[in-house]
Amino acid sequence: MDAKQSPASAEPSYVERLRRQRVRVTPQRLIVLEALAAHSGHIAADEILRWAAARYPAINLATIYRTLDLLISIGLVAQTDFGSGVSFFELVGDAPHHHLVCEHCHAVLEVEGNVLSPMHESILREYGFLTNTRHLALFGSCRACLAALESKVP
Amino acid sequence: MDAKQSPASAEPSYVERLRRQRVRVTPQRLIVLEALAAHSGHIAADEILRWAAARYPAINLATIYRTLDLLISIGLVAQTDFGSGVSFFELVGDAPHHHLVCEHCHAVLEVEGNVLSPMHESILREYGFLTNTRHLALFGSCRACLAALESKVP
DNA sequence: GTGAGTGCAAATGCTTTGCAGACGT
DNA sequence: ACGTCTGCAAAGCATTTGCACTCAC
Repeated sequence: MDAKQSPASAEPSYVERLRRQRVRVTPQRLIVLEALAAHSGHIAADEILRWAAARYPAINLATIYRTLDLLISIGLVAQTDFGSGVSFFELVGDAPHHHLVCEHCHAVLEVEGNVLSPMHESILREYGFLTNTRHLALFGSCRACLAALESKVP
Repeated sequence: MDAKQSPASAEPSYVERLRRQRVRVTPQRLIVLEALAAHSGHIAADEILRWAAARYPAINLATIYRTLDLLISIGLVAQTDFGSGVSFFELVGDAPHHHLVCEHCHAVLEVEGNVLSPMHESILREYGFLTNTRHLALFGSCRACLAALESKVP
């Protein structure tokens, strides 16, 4: 739904989208958005802090969290837990994708959204539950670790 | 796979399985296992503490966590994060199932394992990634909240 | 000018750890 | 008896909150 947004421009529309939500446009908020845009895959709060502090040294972690909460509540950002006690954040707006988290080497692969659509459909059909396409991490073993495990237990 | 285990008896095989792993059989460990067996769905560490303290008052949260780590490392227990900063634990041995966590009312539904097998297969085929059947929570909207949302935004 | 937004510091909640004593083998 | 396990208390970590000040509107 709604495919009308400029493909590769990052800066100008954010200001507009914040204004549309009647929230103030502050340098901190724009910088958090830039940090998210720069790491389009996924990024943790303290990584945002490091990134942001490089260009706005006074910025504070509490502000990062408050900003992320705001951006989530207005639908600009999605939050994902990879099971390590740390939350990761990403901009909503790219193609939907999910994360495969390797429990052995902790690598994170990204999966196209449509790989999971048959699952979404059967869960919706059988349980009446609409799975959120943007808040999903699957745990398991990546190809490399799988090979390593098989060579040990043949 | 392997359907050979007594259906409703809980105590004797645990002792054996602990011994087989060369770890000591202590009342604390058995009580944690009993707590897990009693809540076969999923249970958080502090709920285990409450349950265990009722029959072994001296037991300590740190012990619960250490015991859970041990049980996970020997493959008796699985850990799941529902995205709330709290970990949930369950015995490995029941039929595989996953969890549907409603982001609105925080209800947790259980899904049969095979609903997700087409997804497992396509991910294995396309990414060489073997998803862990026992460490999975899907977030989204349950039937009731879905209905409530639709009536607000028709 | 005013209230939303921020920085600072302290608090929170879950989980982990160091150490001395206890208990399973 | 030995070495593992436990209880206790304190630390650790990501995240949240209270409060006074600041800045976007």
